Amino acid sequence: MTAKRSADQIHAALSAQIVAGQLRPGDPLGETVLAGRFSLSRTPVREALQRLAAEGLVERGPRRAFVVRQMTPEALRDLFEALGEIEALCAGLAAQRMTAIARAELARTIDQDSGDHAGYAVLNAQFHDALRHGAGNRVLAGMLDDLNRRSLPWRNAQFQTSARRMESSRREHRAILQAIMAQDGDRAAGLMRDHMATSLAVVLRMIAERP
Amino acid sequence: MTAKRSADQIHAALSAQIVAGQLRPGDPLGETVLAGRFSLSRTPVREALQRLAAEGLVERGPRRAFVVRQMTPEALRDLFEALGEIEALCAGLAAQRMTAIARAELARTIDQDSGDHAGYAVLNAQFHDALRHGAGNRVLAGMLDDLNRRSLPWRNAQFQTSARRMESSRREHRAILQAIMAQDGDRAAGLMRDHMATSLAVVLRMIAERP
DNA sequence: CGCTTGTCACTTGTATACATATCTTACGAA
DNA sequence: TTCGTAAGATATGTATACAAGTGACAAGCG
Repeated sequence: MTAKRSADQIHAALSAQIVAGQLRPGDPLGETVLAGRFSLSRTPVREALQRLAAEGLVERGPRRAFVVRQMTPEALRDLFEALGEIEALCAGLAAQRMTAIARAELARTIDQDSGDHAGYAVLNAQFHDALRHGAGNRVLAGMLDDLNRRSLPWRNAQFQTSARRMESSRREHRAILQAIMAQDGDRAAGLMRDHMATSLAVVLRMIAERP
Repeated sequence: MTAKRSADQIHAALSAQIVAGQLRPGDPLGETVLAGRFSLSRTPVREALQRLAAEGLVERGPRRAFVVRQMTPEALRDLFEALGEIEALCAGLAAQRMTAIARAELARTIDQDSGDHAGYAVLNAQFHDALRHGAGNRVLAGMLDDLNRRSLPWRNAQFQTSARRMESSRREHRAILQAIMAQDGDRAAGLMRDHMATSLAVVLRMIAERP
C-alpha cells in the first residue's frame, strides 16, 4: 500500500501537509530540520524536496533553502486560467472521443449521485477520471494531474469559507459532465472556463480579506 | 555564465546529449558510471537524473535504474497533440492580448528575416517568445517550455532527414505569426494544429522507416 | 529436460562526514 | 549613529561508506 522508499513517504507527508494547510506559504523547509522530524537522513529529504519543487509546491528561498511556495494573486490567476483552459481542452476532446459505453457508464454514476457532501467527492473523482481517460491523451492527463495538485490547496480553501460555493460548484460540474455526455465539446469547454473563472474570483476575494 | 553547481552542469550535459541524440532511447544511465564519466560523486548525478525524470526525458527501468526514455508512437502522438493544443491555446491568447507595440516589434523582426538557415533559428526563437510573452500566463509558458524540451529531439530529427521539411515548417510558422499579428486567434490556433499534425506525420514516418 | 531455488554480483537507497557559500552579527572607525 | 568589514555560525553542496534489494546465472531436484 504505502511506498517502501523513505523518500516517497517524506514526499507524500509534506505534500499532504502543504495541501492541508498545516504548512503555510513561506514556511521554511530546512533539510536538517526535516531529517530530524522524520528520523531520517538528509538524502531522502533532499529527493523529496526536489520532487516537490518540480511539482511547484515548494520553491527556493534565501540560502537556496526550500520554502513552501507563496502564490501572488497574479500567479494564482495564471494557475487557474491554465487549469481552466487545459480542462476545457480535455473536456472538448473527451466529448468527441469517449465511447458510447464509457458515456453510459458515466451517466449511471451521475444518476447515483446522492447529493450529500460525501457525494461531492465522488462526483469530483468521476469528473476528473472522465477528463483523464476520455481525452485519450496521457501527456495532457499528466498536465491535468499536475495543475490539479498545484491548485488543490486553494480550491479546497473555497469550501472552508463558504459552504454555499460547494453547491454551486457541484451544479457546474454536473452541467459540464452533461455537456460531455451530449458530445457538445464547445459547450463543455465554455462551461469549464466559466466554472474556473468563478472559482478564481471566490479564491481571490478570500485571500484579499485574509492576508 | 555556466551554472556553478555540479548537479546543474550534469543536468545540462545529459539533457543536451539526449536532445542531440548522442544518448539514444533505452540507453542505461547508471549512477556510478555517470559519476565516473563526470569525475564527480553520485550525489549530484542523482539530483540531475531526478530532475530529468521530472521533465520526462528519462524514466525508470529494471532495477529502478534510469534509462533514456523510449517513446512509443502512441506516446509521441500524445506529446505532439498536447504541444499543438497548448501552443494553439497560447497563440489564441497572444492574438488577443499582445499590445500593438509588441505586435509592431514582432512584425519588424519578421520583415528582417533573411531566409537562410540561420534565420530559421531566429524566427523560431521569435516565434517561441511571441507565444510565451504574448499569452501573458506564466503557468502556460512553463508548460510550453516543458513540452518543447520533451519534443525537441524528435522535432530536430525531422530536419536531419529531410531538408525540405525545414522550408515548409518555416512557411507554417510565418503564417501563424501573421495570424497572431492580425489578432485572428482562431485562425492562429487552427494553423498551429495543422502545423503540429504535419510534424507528427513526418516524425512517425521517419521512426517507422528506421527502427 | 525443465523448473525451482539459492547464491552472487551489481545496482540503487541511505547515512554521515566534510567542503563551501551565505547570512548574521559584532566590532570598530568615520 | 551609521556604515563597512570581518569573523562566526548555520545551512546547503558534495563525497563516500555502508545497507539493502533485485536480476542473473548456475546448480540441484523433480
